[in-house]
Amino acid sequence: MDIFLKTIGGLNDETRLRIVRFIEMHGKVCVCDIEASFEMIQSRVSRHLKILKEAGFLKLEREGRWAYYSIRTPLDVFRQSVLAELRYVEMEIPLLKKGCDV
Amino acid sequence: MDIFLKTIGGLNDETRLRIVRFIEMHGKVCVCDIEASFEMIQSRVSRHLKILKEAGFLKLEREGRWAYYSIRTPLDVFRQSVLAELRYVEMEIPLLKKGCDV
DNA sequence: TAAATATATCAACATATCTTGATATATTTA
DNA sequence: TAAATATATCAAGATATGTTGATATATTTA
Repeated sequence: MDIFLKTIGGLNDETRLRIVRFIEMHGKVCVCDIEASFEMIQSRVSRHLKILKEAGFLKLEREGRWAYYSIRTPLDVFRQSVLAELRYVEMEIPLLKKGCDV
Repeated sequence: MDIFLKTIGGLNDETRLRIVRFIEMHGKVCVCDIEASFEMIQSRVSRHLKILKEAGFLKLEREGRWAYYSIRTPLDVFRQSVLAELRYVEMEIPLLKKGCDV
């Protein structure tokens, strides 16, 4: 029950749905690129990424000073069906904008 | 986006998940039976049923002074996959207890 | 038609979640 | 090693959601 509710809770926010779609479209992105692309402050982005990760949708890979998030693989059937449904949902996805210095 | 979020929001509550499963198991049930089975006050049950209905999971049929709720049919593929997933979620479902006088 | 029953809705309070700015931690570069 | 960069976390305030008791509405029964 708790895991299911955490999965659902992770989806229960417009910002997070847009971030998931953005990551699905662009593959592996670092926090500062999401920050720049969405024009959101860093703590807000970081928080949403954490929630999506704990909801089982994202995986995190650290490389140097960067943290890269991508869609978790393999993904179970249910979360896959959520992502599939999400592709039909109209939402505004920003263009990828590099936000890191180097 | 709004419809998807309403669907997800409808699922984002333990009580509602239990009610959905209860209705799925028992077919067509009236509000007072849910009230009695879950031992919850009437306004609470009524509110959750309304949310589940607006989230697209339940349909309502009025008969006399009773309001019967059941799983909406036909149900789209996504909501079906939610219900399918929900069947694997561990949760306590009460026995059906008649709560209406007649 | 009055009383009883079933359900819906409202207002107030409690609880949870989101946003923000500040601060902490870790890595890289000078 | 100090400064800069990238990210995470915390605390406080704002907003949303859940629970409850009271009230409203509709149907049935006496």
